[in-house]
Amino acid sequence: MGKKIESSYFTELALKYSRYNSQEIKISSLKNTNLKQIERKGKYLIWNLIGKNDYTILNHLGMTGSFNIYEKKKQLQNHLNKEKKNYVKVVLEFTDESSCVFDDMRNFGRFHLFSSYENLTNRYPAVAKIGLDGFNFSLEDFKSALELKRNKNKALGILLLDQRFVAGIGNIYKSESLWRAIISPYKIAGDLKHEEILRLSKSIQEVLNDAIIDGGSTIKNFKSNKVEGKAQEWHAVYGKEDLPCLRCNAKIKRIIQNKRSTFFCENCQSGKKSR
DNA sequence: AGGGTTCCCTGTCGGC
DNA sequence: TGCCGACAGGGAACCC
Repeated sequence: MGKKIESSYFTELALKYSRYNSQEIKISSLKNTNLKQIERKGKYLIWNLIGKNDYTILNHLGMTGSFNIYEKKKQLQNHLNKEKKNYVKVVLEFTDESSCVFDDMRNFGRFHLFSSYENLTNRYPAVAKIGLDGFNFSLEDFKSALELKRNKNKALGILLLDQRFVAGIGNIYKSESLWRAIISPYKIAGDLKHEEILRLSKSIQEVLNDAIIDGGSTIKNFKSNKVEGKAQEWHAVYGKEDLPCLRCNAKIKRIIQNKRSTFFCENCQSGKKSR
């Protein structure tokens, strides 16, 4: 933080994609601005740059995005020259010789420049509508969110992926949270009993925080389907179709909700199958 | 307005 | 063995 940008560019690879080559602000305009802060909103990162003109960047890692930070120019060169196929999209070099590289294999990530936060949210309204922060939220706020008109009639397996409800949950932790809370993914949000709301609220925050502690390496070492690292060691249901439930030994089931896989134990995660 | 569907993108894997 | 289609994921664009 506080570093001054000496040069900034999208790579040739990045410029092949419209999400990078059609931006209204040139990335080279970041030169001589200072990186003031990076703020997280759900799964988005909002960069604030201050200079002659100020800029706001909307950044999302998508599935496979990652950042590498280097202290020396040489390390940056090594990264860019890697013989192994790389997927560098953005390079930022700072005046103190350090640098930062945004890699994104599957190109689901974002790095979009704006001249103000207002312009950013005009272009991406979803950013302004982000819900509770899944890492830390109060029971009251969770309860109110469950009671919202647009939420109360939805099945939890669907609702948990809605970033306007609780932000930060992805498809893996959706299933894991429900398993820990012992609640069916079919269960309708508005039908939750007080005890269930307590358990779900707790399990969401636990799962996400556990994932950060243990899962950092999983993401970093992400290699297609072969997840390496610690987070996967405690997955109870995700990707475990037909394996025994750790709680009751029944077979884990896989269903599709909104075109997404949901894994759960039909035996112990009881609930109305109304949808 | 709000819900549902399609598309973006690439590596892996199952099936023929 | 080799090719091909299906699949996975988060979220925006698009449709009705």
